[in-house]
Formats: sequence, structure tokens, C-alpha cells
Amino acid sequence: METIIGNLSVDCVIFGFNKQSLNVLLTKRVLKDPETDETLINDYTLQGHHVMVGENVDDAAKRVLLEKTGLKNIYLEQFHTFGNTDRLKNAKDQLWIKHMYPMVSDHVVSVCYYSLVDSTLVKPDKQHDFTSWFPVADLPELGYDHAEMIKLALEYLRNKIFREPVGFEMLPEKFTLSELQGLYEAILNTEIDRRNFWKKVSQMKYVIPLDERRKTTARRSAQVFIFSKDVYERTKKERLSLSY
Amino acid sequence: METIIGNLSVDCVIFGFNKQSLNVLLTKRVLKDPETDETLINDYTLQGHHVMVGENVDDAAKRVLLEKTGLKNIYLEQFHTFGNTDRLKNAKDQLWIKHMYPMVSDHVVSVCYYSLVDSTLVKPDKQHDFTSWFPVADLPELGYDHAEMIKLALEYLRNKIFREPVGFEMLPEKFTLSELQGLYEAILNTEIDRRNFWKKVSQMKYVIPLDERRKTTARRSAQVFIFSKDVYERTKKERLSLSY
DNA sequence: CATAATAGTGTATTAAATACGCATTGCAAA
DNA sequence: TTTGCAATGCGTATTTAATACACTATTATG
Repeated sequence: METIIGNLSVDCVIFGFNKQSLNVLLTKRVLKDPETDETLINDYTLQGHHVMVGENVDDAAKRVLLEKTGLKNIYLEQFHTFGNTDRLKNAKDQLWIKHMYPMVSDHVVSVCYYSLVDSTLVKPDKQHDFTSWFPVADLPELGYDHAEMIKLALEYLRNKIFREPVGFEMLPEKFTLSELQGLYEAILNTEIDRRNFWKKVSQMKYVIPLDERRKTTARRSAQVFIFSKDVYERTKKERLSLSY
Repeated sequence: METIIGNLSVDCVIFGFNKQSLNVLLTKRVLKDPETDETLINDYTLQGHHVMVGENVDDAAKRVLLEKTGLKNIYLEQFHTFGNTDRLKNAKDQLWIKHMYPMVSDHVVSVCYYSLVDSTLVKPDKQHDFTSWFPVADLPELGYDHAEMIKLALEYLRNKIFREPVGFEMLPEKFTLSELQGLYEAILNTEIDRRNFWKKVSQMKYVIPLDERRKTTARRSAQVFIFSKDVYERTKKERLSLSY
């Protein structure tokens, strides 16, 4: 018999990229008054769940990801734990909690993760709950403190991507340089000079050009690259140079 | 009546600087067999405690800091939550937990913080428990997963100090340039060129030279500086420049 | 078959990081 | 009281990285 740890949950900010924008996977939360049919709650939340007794917290996050995306072994990074007593005290959230989880404490501490997926591999429509992608630049109304979580997750992701090549997690195995650039532009919300970007990437020995081209939306076909985690790990030490 | 949340604790990596080395505040953990007087446990742990019902997790960390250092309003940063089920499963730790906290679950998730203090303000000798400073480069045997915590906290601190001027939290209000440099060298475990360091610091408008000198260990007296949090906050936006 | 849109490859300029030269101060040893 | 010397104070030269921008190549489309 599995039971939950009443005061502890995980929430996952699942980032995806669809060649246009950086997106987050969200699930619709709807509650209607059973008598008047009035819509009491109609907003979105992140993917989350309580941690089970005897379950590693990291494993709880992986469980949530598997349930919501069908994917295993995807990039996952813990970024913050939200532990204020008032974080679920909003009226709508209280209503929802009483309706859905009547036995749960009202001080739930949430360990938050962000994960990076190739969103073409995720089929949220196949879920029985209403789960879909939203661009981070244009989010719907969010329940709990999930807006704050997404904001912080994005900050952590932006910091991370400067230091480590995690962006490849959100692209198919084979990609073109403009796809990679589009990803970086979407994450960092800036425009990048194409030529300087090319120069930068061509220095990275772990981004390997293939003897293969592919038609994109463009007229001219573009060269195809892959990311080699192997080469990255091997050359890691060389690149960890610090100023000061 | 205050009760604890059985599955949730906080641990604090308290960093201090004593003009020589970067230090961590640790508390001795001793257990002897009541019959044979054999020493069963003799090691050190970080400062930690369970979170109380109805208490913000951040406040629990502040409470621990106030108890162990007597200081309020000190620099505090959450950096990671350790949530593996086996993190307290070491034989010594099990023994200690059964002896000290017989009612507590054996899956305790710990939210970890690091804090930066001017260690001259902390008088650990006045504590009734055996609390003292240890250089991070030469730590004693540590209980639980606290060695891992300190290692990770140091990584986070090193990253942080590149981006934000948090080092001043560990110095007295007035300091000389060589004291500041010594601090950076201790944290980053590198040697820094004195002249380049001076150049860098003189660009920081929030490090303000005073019309005052002080004798250090040196022959010649050195100029005294203060850190202005005010000026730092005001000029923050200008400095947040991103490459790419 | 000219056009337009994206791909591919540079070079020039600016800014930052690093290396290092040298004069100054003032206590301590001679 | 003179002088060595260790640390302070202030530069310039070199290397490296970031940014700006010029030009050619390819190919779907009208």
C-alpha cells in the first residue's frame, strides 16, 4: 500500500521547443458548482504530485514526467523548493484542494524541477486530462504559486544554458544551425547575430556536422548537426575556465 | 504546542572568513555506549533542525541560524533539497537518530541553505553544544550526507560570487583591498593578481574608498573601503549584461 | 531566369581578461 | 638613523573574447 508524504510534493516545469517559441506544458484545472453549474475554477497548473513514502524526491519528479509525457530519461534539474505556509492559501486553491485532496495538509512544501524535452515526442492530447503547451511569453492564468515557479525556472534555465549545452535536449537528434539558434533566441528572448552564433558553435567540438543536408523552411538546404554528449564530457575540464 | 513536520528539515552551511581561510561552522556529535563507555560516534554535522508545523521553510533556516550564531538578518540562500530515501541510512546516523529523535521518520527530506557571516561576530564557544569553525579545505569526519552538502554549497557560492557581490557579507563593514582579495582567493581557491584585482574593484562603484587608512599585517598601512549595498542596487541593471 | 530568402564564410572593431613593470610607504633589522 | 623589504598603489602591454558587419552561395518560387 503506497501512501503519500502529506507535506511534500514535487512540481515540474516542463520546457519544450517547437521551432517557434519556448513552451511549458500545463494542465487545465476546472471546477464547476454541482448545483448552479457556475464555473468556480478555470485555470492551469504545472505537472505535480505528492511524494510517496519510501520514494526518492527525484524519483517522484521522474514519475510525474513519465505519467505526463510518456518519456523516460529526460533532462531534469531541481531548481528550488517552495516552502512558505501561505503558498496554497489563495481562495481558488483552497477550494480545489478541499475538493480534490481533502485529506492533505494545507502546508505543502514543493520541490521544483525543470525539465527539457523535445516537444515533438510528447503527445499531450493523448492524456485523459487537458494538458497542452503554452509559450512562456504568453501564459494563461495559473493556479497556486506556479507563475512564480515558471518565472524562476526560466531564470535558472537561462543561467544554465550559458554554462552548459543543455539546449540540445529540446531538439531532435539531428538539427540545423538555424534551429539551434532559434532555440537560443527563444530561451534567452534576444536576437543573436547568425554569423557570430555560427562562429561560436563551430568552436564547440561537441557539435558535430554531418555529411548530410536538409530542407528547412528556407530555399537553400542546410547542413545537419548532432550533439555529442561523449565529446562534451571528454572536453569538459578544458572548458571550465574561470576568471577571477 | 509546536510540533515538527516529521519528514522535513533544514540544514545550514554557515560560511565564515577569518582573514586566512574559508570556514564552515560545525557541531560535534558524540555518542558513547552507556555501559562500556566505548565511543560509538564522534564526528561533526551542520546546523539543522526540523521544520515546524505552520512555519515557512525559510523561517526555519533563519531560526536555526539565530540559535547557532545569535545573528539575525544574515545572508541566506537556499541551494538544494536532498530527498533520497537512503540519505540517513548509514549505521552511525541510524544509531544517532534512534538515540536523539526516536519518533522521527527515517525518510527526512532536507532543504539546504548556505549563509555568509562575518565570523568575528559569531561566538560559537558560548554555545552549550560543541560548535566551532573548520576550514573547508580541511574538514573533519562528517555525519549524514553533510560532506556532500558542503561540497555543493561551495559550488553554488563560487558561482554566486562571480555574478553578485556577496563576499562583503563575510567581512567587517570596513576592509582593505588585500582583505577582500584574500576572501576571494579563499572562496575560489585560486591566486589572483593583486593589480588586476585592484583594477576590477576600482571599477565597482559600490566599493567605496574611505578617507582612512589602517595597519594590517603589512609594513605600510592600507586604504579602507566599504561596500555600499545602496549603490549596488541602483547600478544593478547596467551591469546585467549578457553575451550571446 | 530573375528574385528573394536563407545558408555559409569571412574580416574589422571593441571590450574584457591576463601578464607584468615599477615607484611608494613605513616597520624592522642592522 | 640608515636601509632592507614586504606590502601598497598605479600603471602599460599583450592576449583573448565579444560584437558588428560585408560579401558570396544555394535553391524554391513567380
